Amino acid sequence: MHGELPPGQALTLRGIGREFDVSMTPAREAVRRLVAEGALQLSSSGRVSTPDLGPDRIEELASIRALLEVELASRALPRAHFALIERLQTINTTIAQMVAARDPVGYIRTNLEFHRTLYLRAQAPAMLALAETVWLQLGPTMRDLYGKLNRTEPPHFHRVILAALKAGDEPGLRLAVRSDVTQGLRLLSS
Amino acid sequence: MHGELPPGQALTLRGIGREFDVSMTPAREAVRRLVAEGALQLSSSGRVSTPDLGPDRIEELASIRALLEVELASRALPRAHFALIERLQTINTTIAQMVAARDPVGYIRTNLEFHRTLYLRAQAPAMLALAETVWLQLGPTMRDLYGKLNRTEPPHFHRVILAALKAGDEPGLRLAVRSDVTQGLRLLSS
DNA sequence: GTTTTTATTTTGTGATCACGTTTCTGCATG
DNA sequence: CATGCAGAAACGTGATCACAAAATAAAAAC
Repeated sequence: MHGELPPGQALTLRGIGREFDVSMTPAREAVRRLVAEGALQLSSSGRVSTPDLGPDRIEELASIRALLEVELASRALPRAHFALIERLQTINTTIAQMVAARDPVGYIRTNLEFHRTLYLRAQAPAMLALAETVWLQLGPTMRDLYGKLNRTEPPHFHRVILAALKAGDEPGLRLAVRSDVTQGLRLLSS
Repeated sequence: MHGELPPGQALTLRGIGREFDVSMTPAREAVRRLVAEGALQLSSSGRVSTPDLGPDRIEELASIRALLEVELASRALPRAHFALIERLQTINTTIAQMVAARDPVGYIRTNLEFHRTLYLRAQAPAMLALAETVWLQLGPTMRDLYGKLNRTEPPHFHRVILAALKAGDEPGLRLAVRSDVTQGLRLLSS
């Protein structure tokens, strides 16, 4: 989810077990779960690897993110008090630090934390779980994306999101979230 | 997914293995996968059972269905030729037979087949997979729902969906799908 | 030097087992 | 009749093993 692995990275059950000092059995269960969630791909021969998504699939996942996260943000809006907005601003400064440190994994992790913190207020656990499933599928791709666009500052639309939250502007919030989510991914799919 | 198990039904790895003539290992993997997809619940002690959803969760899942399936139907509309509509009508008559035979599992399965057949035309595999994940979570609940509303005829909104498809009426289609998906579930959550 | 063939190693799968925990059952106690 | 308690049964977990399939490395042929 955080882009620690590049797209198409192959994994083995024995290797995972060795890495975490367990036998094959727990490694197998973890892999099975991640495959079910789309975080890993299972080849016809049972081999497992990180997904290497094509442009069309990336665009579809971006659409799904837009669909779900716009709704989540919209539901969170009425419950977004000042303490939450302040916390989001803090996370945003952390994102800036990650950009300065050129830490892709930290950047992705903190960026997702920004979104999750907002969506938690929506009181819609199943919807949030679905969104996180999509994040999981996009993890390795986002890592590639980070390398390609060479950021120098935190995402612009985060500030727009914060402004819309403060103003209680629902249409503005929906548009800002949709833009933030679509922005980078659309670049990568062309 | 098809409502073969009631909500809250407990399952054991050894029992599943016996039922399908395999050892615990494949049963465990299947259960792990289904848990990851939300089809089964895992208790704190590792016991597994069918989910018994409360009203709020049911309503949330209905919202998600509306969100995803309205989009899927909308994307399928431009590609929905006559052969597809005819096939949907055939499925609809099968649903009528299931109602007449008072077969809950057959009813649910055929009803979902109606939706899946339409959504397959949307060319959005990831979105369809997410929708099916939701269906999986609602399976046992839908079984209960069938028992409570005692159908005498196939769902009314299916005919509305077919009419909107023929007319190429996108707003009408969106509303019809939303209504069909929300209809019964909202009854059960009150 | 390139391609094909053959060994060798590595991999996933399913089965089985031992262990600690939880759940259930039946009986005694209040 | 209800309640608590001890024994027994059943459960999930992690580890290990044998086996077949697949991938890789090495050797042979052209």
